[in-house]
Amino acid sequence: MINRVTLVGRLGADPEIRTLSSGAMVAKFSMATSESYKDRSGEWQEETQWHDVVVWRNLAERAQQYLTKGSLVYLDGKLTHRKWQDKEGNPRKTTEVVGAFFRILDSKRDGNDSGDTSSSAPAAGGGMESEEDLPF
Amino acid sequence: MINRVTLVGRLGADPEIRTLSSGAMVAKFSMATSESYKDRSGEWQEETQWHDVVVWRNLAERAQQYLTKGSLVYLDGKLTHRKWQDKEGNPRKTTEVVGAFFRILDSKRDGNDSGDTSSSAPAAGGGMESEEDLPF
Amino acid sequence: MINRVTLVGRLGADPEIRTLSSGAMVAKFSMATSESYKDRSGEWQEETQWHDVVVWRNLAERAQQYLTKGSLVYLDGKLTHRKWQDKEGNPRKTTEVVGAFFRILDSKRDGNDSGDTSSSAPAAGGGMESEEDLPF
Amino acid sequence: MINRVTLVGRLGADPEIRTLSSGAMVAKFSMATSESYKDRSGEWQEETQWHDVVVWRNLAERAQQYLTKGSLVYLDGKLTHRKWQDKEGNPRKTTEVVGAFFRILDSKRDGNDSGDTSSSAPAAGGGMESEEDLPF
DNA sequence: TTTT
DNA sequence: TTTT
Repeated sequence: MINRVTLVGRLGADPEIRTLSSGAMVAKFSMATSESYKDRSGEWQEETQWHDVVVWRNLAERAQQYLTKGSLVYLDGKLTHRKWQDKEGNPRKTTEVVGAFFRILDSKRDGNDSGDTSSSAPAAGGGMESEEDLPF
Repeated sequence: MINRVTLVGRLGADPEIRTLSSGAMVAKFSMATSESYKDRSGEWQEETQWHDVVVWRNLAERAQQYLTKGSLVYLDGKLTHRKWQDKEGNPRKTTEVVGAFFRILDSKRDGNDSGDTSSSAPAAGGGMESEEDLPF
Repeated sequence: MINRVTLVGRLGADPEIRTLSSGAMVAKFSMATSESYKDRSGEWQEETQWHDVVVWRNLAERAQQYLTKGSLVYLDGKLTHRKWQDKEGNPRKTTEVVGAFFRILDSKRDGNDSGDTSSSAPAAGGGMESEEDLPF
Repeated sequence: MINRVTLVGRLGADPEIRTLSSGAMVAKFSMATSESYKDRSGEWQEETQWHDVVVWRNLAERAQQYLTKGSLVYLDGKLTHRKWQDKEGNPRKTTEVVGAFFRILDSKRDGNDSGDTSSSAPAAGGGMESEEDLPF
């Protein structure tokens, strides 16, 4: 069976990092993918989907180091669904993309950095491309 | 931005078909993807994810014709999220894979058909492969 | 940078296996992907592409064990190009898909086996799904 | 059968454009994908693959308008192989990725444009995202 | 060279 | 809720 999600989009906020009692690091963030299309009346519409993403261990460390609000990221992983109960005992369902690989395509330019930081992204993102991390 | 989901899995039930007042046909079904792995104690575990899938128009017609409970299907599409309210007014979120393409890899063998029905699947699935339907 | 190839197709022949002096095992095989389309005159045409595939180490072992001529396989990997010289010293170029993951979708039914052998494929292919082999 | 290639990489040169006698436009360009890995001695190595890409019709027009040497592009398509004969009558084989969709991730910054042009890329690339062009 |  |  195959379960693969590929996203290219931007982070809506900095990743939230947690370290579990086991020592494993987790990073969560949400990524927007936008799509433009012409509606029936010929107007351009934009539709944005926000995806919840989770990454573990060394990917989490790299998310912490390199990803910030606005980063443009290529990510692939798998689509997972979890059921849980809220405080009122209502059943809830959460869908997350569990990332297996990501790569920064540009980093968000902040106010202090007027230049094009995308040139530094490959170096940063390059840190991801050790043999262990790559699916191939 | 890129938003692509690729699944190979089995249908949990026959597709549910609806025709909207606009005449557009919709088919919904859920697909299971299973993954096996060894847990810490060395035992094999299987983890199944159930994905809600929606397909429109000619894909819906083909889903109606060719897909049944148990069909093994290759599907790709995009990941979408919708918010809505239940009867109590509680906010709910639904995640669906909107299919852009699918192909039957084998059809479920039913009781009357002791033989290998996968031979008929390519012919059936073959109906999908006109130039219009294929992304390429 | 991303370089990913996804194929679902059939093997044209049994894999060829080699063990290098280093002890690393390599398997090579070619996979056909066929596409049907209507040409301008409305006739159905079929176009087949033959892809050279190479897999290494445990994937090669599994290719040897489970893949045979006619097997229907899901495979993903990366697209690679090599230059070399033939005996006459002419420059040659070879393109291969280096597989990172594969999964048998059905095995070829041979003459002795009139039944549906696809039922055995998942068990066989299931051997692939240890945590180490899966990209996720 | 599935035959899909996904690349994120940079153009090695401006696209070459041709218009066939039929009026159909074709654009050809080559895209580099690089991968870094540590070799046995612990040194970082970089390996670059150059892929020949062909796009047709409106994709070719957009390639002409928006792609230049150095552009970072997401592209997907299918892997094709053609046989032909060179002038000496020797058999030759050419492998090309026939693009079905592409999207500019940043455009090459030229000398006159000291700023970050990636901000304009979405607008440019946005032209691609009409419903007709997108596989979904 | 596969398969339907 | 599938399948092996």
